[in-house]
Formats: sequence, C-alpha cells, structure tokens
Amino acid sequence: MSAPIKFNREDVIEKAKNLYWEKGYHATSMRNLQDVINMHPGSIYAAFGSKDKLFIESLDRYAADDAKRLADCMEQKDTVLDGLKHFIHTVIVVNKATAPSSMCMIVKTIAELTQNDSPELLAHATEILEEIEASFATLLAQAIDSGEISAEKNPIELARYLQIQIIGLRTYAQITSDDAAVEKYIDDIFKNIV
Amino acid sequence: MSAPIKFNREDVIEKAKNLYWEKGYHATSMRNLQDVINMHPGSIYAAFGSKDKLFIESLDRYAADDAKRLADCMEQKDTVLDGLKHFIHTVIVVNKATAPSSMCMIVKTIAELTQNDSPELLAHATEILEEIEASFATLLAQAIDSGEISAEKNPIELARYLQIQIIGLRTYAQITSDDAAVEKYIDDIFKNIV
DNA sequence: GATCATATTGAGCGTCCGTTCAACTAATTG
DNA sequence: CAATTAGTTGAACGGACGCTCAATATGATC
Repeated sequence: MSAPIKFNREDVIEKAKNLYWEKGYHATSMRNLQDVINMHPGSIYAAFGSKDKLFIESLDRYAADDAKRLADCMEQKDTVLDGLKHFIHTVIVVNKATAPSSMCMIVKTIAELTQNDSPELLAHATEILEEIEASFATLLAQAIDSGEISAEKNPIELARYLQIQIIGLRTYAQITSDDAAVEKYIDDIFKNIV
Repeated sequence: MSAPIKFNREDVIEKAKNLYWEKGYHATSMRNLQDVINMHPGSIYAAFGSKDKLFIESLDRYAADDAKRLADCMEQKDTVLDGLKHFIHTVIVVNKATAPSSMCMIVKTIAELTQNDSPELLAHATEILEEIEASFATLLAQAIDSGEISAEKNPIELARYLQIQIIGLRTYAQITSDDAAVEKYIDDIFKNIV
C-alpha cells in the first residue's frame, strides 16, 4: 500500500516536546527539530502540518504527562494533601536533574508568546493551565468533603493559591542554586492550606 | 564637530525596553526596533553595538525603573509592609492597563533564554532578580528591627517568599481576567508575613 | 510483475534575520 | 570657506528561517 512509516509518532512528539520545552517556541527552528527527531522536512510536514501544529501536539503531550503524574502521585499517597505535596516535590525537585527546564512548559509558552503574534498557541496554553487548576480544585474539594481541609476554605481559591505557588516556585528554582530553600518552601506552601 | 545627534538616548532605550518587554527577545527583530525607535540600522549599531547590548540596556532600564518605583512606594507609606503592599499593587494592578505585559520583564527573559544560547543575557537577568530580592530582604530586616514583623521571622526567607509570590501572581495575572481574585490575593500574601 | 497508493528524500523557494559600510550631511575649527 | 570630524542613511551581505514539491522508494493488490 505504501512505503513503511519509519518513525514512531509517540517518540517523535516526545522529542519535539523536550526540545520546545528547553528552548522555547521561537528559538527552536525546524532544522533543530529535524536533527533531534531524525526526520526530513517533507516527512515532518506530511505528518504534522506545520511548526505551530507540532508545537500544539507537544503542549498536549506535556499536559497529558502532567495529568498522569498528578494521578500517579494521588494514588501513591493516602490523603489529598500528601498527594499534592508529593506532586509538587516530583515536579520541582525530582525533575530538576532530568527535565529540559525547571519551569513549566506551559508557563514558558505564556511568557514567550503574545496575543498579537500567536493567538491560537497562547489560547491553547492558557486552556491547559486552566485545566490543571480545575483538577487541583476538584481534589481540594474532595479534601474539604473528607474533613482533611477546613470546610471554611474555598477550593477555587486554594487551587489558585496552589497554581501561583507552583508557577512562582518553578520559575524561582530555574535560577537559584539553593535546593534546600526550595525544598523548605514546598513544606511552607501547605502550612497555609489546612 | 559633527552632524547633530537626532535621537534622545533615554527615549530610545525606553521604547526599546517596552518593545522587548512586550514581545520578548527572539520575537523582537531589529527591523521592529528600527520602526519603533525611529532610527536606521547604522545609527542603532553606532549607538548601541548590537541587538544583545541594546537588550541589556533595556533590562537595566527596567531594573532601574523597578527600583525607583519600590523607593517611591516606600516613601508614600509609613510602614514597610504597607509600602511593599502598595508596591505589589502598583506593579500588578495599576500597570496591567498600561505596561507592555503583566509579567515581569526579567522573568520573561529568564523564561525565554537558555544557558546554552545566551549565557550573558541570562546571567544579567538573574543578577537583576537577585538584586530585587536583596532589596526586599533589606526592607524586611528593617521591619523586623522596628517590631513591625515578629523577630522570629527570617528576612531572607520572607524576601524569597515575596519574590515567589510576585513572580507567580504576575504570571497568573497575565492569563486571568479575574482582576478581583488578583486583588484579593495581594491581601492574602501579607497575612502570612507578620 | 505491473499498477497503485502512500512515505521519504533533500534541493531549493521566497523571505526575513542581524549586521556592515561606503556615501552623504552638517557642525566645528583654523 | 576649506578641512576635519562625528553622525546619519539605507542598500545590501551572507546566512538562517519556515516550508514546498518533484523525484524516488516501498509495500499491497490483482
């Protein structure tokens, strides 16, 4: 029926995601991507359509990975707060050695792109960040129901608080060499929640 | 002695700063800058040397503006905490309508550039962020001395806390339309300080 | 094994990038 | 009022950009 597909789509998206995550949208050229994913321009464009569309697939992969990691962390711990703490710890401390950047890829995207120049990419990134916050809110509402968190707290506000902490701390972790301070900060985040 | 200098250096840096701040380093082309600052390439290169050097001058201008605004805010209020609160309010809420971006220009730079591709620019941005944090620490130490903040608190940790809140909240403000939530959050920041 | 449908290949398109520089302009000096 | 000097101008350089497409390769079908 055709020539065999030589590349593995999942692997390619994974590599594209990592390169975009590290270098950002503008600093990542199609030639950079060609080298890293080991495909020729024609194949890339046949498979993904454009630099923008491949970027969006990379963002979606990042979001899916993030959601899976959150679910894994919740499974490993008995309480919502322990799960969330484990999640933040994993995202910030554990990944610092291996991930392309300490910063959240979605936040990097929002920091780099503007409404005027790339409205679709920006809207997509914003949507992903909202989904993450909504999943925090769901978990926190559960914790309030179960009595783990005071019933006087508002899950929406707590989710926003958590989101801002993670955005701020991951950005801070990108530039500091004081790993102990970052670890300590994670503990402090949860003192204001219960 | 020569042809008259037609441009005003301060005005030009101000305009360059605003364009870089809005679009980021990579998305801002020299042709964009030429249009905005109304200079021809030869004049720009004679006056500033390169895209990178003009960017650094823009970062420095941003840092100077920021330091001045902090000093102004402290002068307008009687206590350190009121001054800091006023500063955050000014930076986030007041500027949202007029500034090129809700986000901190230095944070945008750190988010966009990598150690491999632009070590000098990144180092410069990191240094500026450290200076801002150090000035927070100085103010917070004063507040501890005067009894405004409990003597058990650590000004270094409080400054880090403040830095992370501002980074996180300004980034969050970039994508949310819920201005009231942002305003409320500013109040909450200070409940954890005293 | 000829035909067909689909993938891969990579040269190369038009455009924009950061930067340079020879020609030009204008104020100061002797 | 020439000579000097500093600043402006804008065409154009080499190279990188995102992307296209005709040529080629490969497997399935009859």
